[in-house]
Amino acid sequence: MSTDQLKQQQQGVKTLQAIQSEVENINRIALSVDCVIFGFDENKLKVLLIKSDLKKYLGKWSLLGDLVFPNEDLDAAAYRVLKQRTGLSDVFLEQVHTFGTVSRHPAGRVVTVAYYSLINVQHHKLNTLDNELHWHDVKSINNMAFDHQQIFDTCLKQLQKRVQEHPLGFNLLPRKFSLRELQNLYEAILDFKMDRRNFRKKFFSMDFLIDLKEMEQDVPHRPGKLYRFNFEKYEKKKKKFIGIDF
Amino acid sequence: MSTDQLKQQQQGVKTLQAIQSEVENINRIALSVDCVIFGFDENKLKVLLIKSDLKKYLGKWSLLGDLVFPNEDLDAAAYRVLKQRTGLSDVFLEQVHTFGTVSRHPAGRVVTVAYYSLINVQHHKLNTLDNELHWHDVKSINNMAFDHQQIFDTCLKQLQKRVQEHPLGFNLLPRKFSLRELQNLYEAILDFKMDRRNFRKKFFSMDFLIDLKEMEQDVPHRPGKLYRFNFEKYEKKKKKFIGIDF
DNA sequence: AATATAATGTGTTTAATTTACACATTAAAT
DNA sequence: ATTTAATGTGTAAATTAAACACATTATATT
Repeated sequence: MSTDQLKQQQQGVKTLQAIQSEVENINRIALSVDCVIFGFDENKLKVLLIKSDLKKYLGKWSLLGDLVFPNEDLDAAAYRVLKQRTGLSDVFLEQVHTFGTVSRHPAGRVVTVAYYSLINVQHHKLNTLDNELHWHDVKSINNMAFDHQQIFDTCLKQLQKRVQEHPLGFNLLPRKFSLRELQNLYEAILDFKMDRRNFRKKFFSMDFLIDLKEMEQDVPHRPGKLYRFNFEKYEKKKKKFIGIDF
Repeated sequence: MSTDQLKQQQQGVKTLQAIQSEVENINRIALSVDCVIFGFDENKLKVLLIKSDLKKYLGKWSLLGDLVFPNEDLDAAAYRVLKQRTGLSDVFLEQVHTFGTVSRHPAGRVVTVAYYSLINVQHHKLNTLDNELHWHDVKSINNMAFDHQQIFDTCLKQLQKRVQEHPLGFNLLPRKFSLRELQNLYEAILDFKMDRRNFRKKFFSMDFLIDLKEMEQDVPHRPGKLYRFNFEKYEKKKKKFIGIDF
């Protein structure tokens, strides 16, 4: 062993060969993704959960996830889970946090990367055969399987924070929506009531709403105007801010 | 195969046995942590890097990281790297993002979880034998090994964002500091100049500074007052906000 | 057909926060 | 004794956020 190698070993520096050996044989760990899939329906924020089929967690609900394949990009695994469970592509998906305590999973050491996703519930139909999948009010869920309650709480907080920084909420709405629906959405996500006039002022001043010159149909009161979100304009604006974590 | 099992297979639902098998034998992946270790010295924000010893990246700098052991909590692995490289315990450490493209590492498939850490450079002495370790000005680094430039950029942005939400900067300063040093720190992190009077006003109004009734020594101008950060008060305040992502 | 109902649509005033800005003071260096 | 280079301090202006009320419209009711 050369002086250099000795020094490297003392310092914990590793050669490529040593690393390859460790990567291939020694230190591999099962890695999964878990998706907190949010939807908005009946003026409530919902999350898509599946009934756990593990004895230990019988009857409890868990997030939708799966192991990451050895040849699959991490984000791709999350999109795969989403696609498999909702049939949807091109949805909003953001990584939140990686949970990696040794004891978090009953089937052995599994590190999981948590994502949250925002989908338009109108665009998707749950497989009606798949009665293990259910939309839950976020306000009523507790006591989930594994450490999924913690993961869910973390993702909900992330959503609440992000939605106050960027107009993500539109991903949860149908293409056409009224300002009341938009406000209901924000109140459901953030769990507090807002001033109607200030809310409208704020969104109009952001200038991302396109007036569709249409009115709501079949509402039991004076119908409101319908708008759509100007995704194109928002994407342009985002590009200008690249580098400032926009 | 029962109807139930058939249905589960169709739906991608797995039994505990199937999961255990996958966890143990099939889908394991090498997992590493990488630490962006920030320091503050000579009024500049610094990052601790090591010279890459891989041929492919010869002469390039890389972050400090290591593979996660199969029996080691994820956060523990990051603390281990920190301790090994700086000798420090009880330092600020936050997980930022997990990088998981298949091709990111030359030694095979390695998913890495990125952390950033804030340390007081006065509290640590680099092993002088370890001439592969160096503090770099964050402004001058580019072209790092692997995808470490991207990881670094992501962590720096996270720091810049966090430091505007919470008083993390104190972790980078000596126990006693002047307001000018504090402002220099924030200007170094955020990379813009601030108004001196407004800066002082802001920090005094946060009420986390303890006046030590001492003055700077050995400065070539009128010495400023010395303060220390009231970590205890901050921790108390944080507790009140648990649940609001404080 | 007239009336009641329940929501939409719209501006202004006040309060709070952020920004801009100048001069006397102090200790060290000359 | 003078110069220098920083510290320490307050107020006014501008911007942003919060509070708040009434006329209008379509539906539902009588």
